[in-house]
Amino acid sequence: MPTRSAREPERPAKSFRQAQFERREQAILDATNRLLAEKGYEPMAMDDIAAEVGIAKGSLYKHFASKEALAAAVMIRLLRRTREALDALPAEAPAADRLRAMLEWTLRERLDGGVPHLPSTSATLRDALLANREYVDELMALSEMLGDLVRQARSDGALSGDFADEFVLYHFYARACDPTLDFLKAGGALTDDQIVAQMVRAAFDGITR
Amino acid sequence: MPTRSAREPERPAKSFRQAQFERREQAILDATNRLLAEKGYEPMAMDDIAAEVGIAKGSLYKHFASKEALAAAVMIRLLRRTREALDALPAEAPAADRLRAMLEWTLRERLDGGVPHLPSTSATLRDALLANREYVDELMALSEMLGDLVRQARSDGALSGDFADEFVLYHFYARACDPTLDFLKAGGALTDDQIVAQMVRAAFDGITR
DNA sequence: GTCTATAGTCTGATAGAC
DNA sequence: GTCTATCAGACTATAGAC
Repeated sequence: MPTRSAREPERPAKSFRQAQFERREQAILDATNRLLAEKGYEPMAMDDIAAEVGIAKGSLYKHFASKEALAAAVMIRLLRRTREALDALPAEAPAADRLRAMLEWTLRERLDGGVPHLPSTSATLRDALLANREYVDELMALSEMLGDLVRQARSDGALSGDFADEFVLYHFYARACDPTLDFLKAGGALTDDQIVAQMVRAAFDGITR
Repeated sequence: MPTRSAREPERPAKSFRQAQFERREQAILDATNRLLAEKGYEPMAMDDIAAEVGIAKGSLYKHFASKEALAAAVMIRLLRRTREALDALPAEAPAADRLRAMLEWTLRERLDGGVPHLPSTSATLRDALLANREYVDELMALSEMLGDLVRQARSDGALSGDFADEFVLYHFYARACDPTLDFLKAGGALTDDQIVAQMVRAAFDGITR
């Protein structure tokens, strides 16, 4: 019997079945993410997901208890990635610049096709998400971080005085999900870089001279 | 036989039945408008509308061939009212001011609860609307008028130079439907006037100092 | 395969316009 | 009094979660 290499853990290796199971779960999440971005929540049928992954519909329910739970898992993964992107920004940069950078990051993610049409597409999904502890925790953590940036930007004197902090935060979220991006992309008259630049500028500096 | 007064038309007066029919049609449109604004397209069942109006479901189909046709009629009425509001603005005002005024008008309409969650809520509805000649004509007429205002604002030198006209128009539509309004309204921290003022200002002048 | 939801249809009964 | 529009609601068909 050959000795295990140092790379292999002492505890019994995950069984092949187990590894397959986890790979399939990632594949399901990826497919769902793609379909959510493409069609939105309600139009996306569980059959679509099964077909995309290439597994039986019933198998989906071995991984996720319901369509809502599956969508929630996708959204939680997205919030985590967003939070990581925010953490990766240089801490010494002015708060306003970091907010700009986050908006730009999000818009580029969307242009690359990776971001599901926001919960706003479906009241059912929104309610399910707000009932999901893990999702709400992630969302609150992200909102805390963004809220800190807003307050910091204000004390830096970077914001116009009469906007409520609450307003600035909602404004940021709404610009991150702005449908203008999809229309411009579909219109095809502007490059991705132009779309991102104009949207970021409009969000922070307005469109008037 | 008494002579008809001058106020009465020669042709036979509309029968009572006919008048009832038309009143009911308005009631159906009003109820649908309200329900669309409250729940969105798919969650709104025809039974809901019938119940809201207080008529039998079958009677709905005496007025509108389908759920899609009914929703389209509501949206067309909304576009007409919007165009009338635009026509009512003083023609001598600068184009940029008229755009601001239109955005303010729309946001106030939404705060008053009268505007259906945009077509974006449902791909089905969006497709049905785009296949509806009357709707598309109204939408194009409105877009023409707004596009004219944008071009005029640009030649007035009111817009920042590097925004595409196309971008400015989409930006305007997106701000008119901005979910920020609903969040702020639900939050309750700001008055309606504050919400409108901050949103209009953010849309045109940005949030940075 | 089962079950639920809902668009859309149909029918017999009935109120009320004519 | 006659007749027609409307009513209540059963029913069909379909889609989609599970």
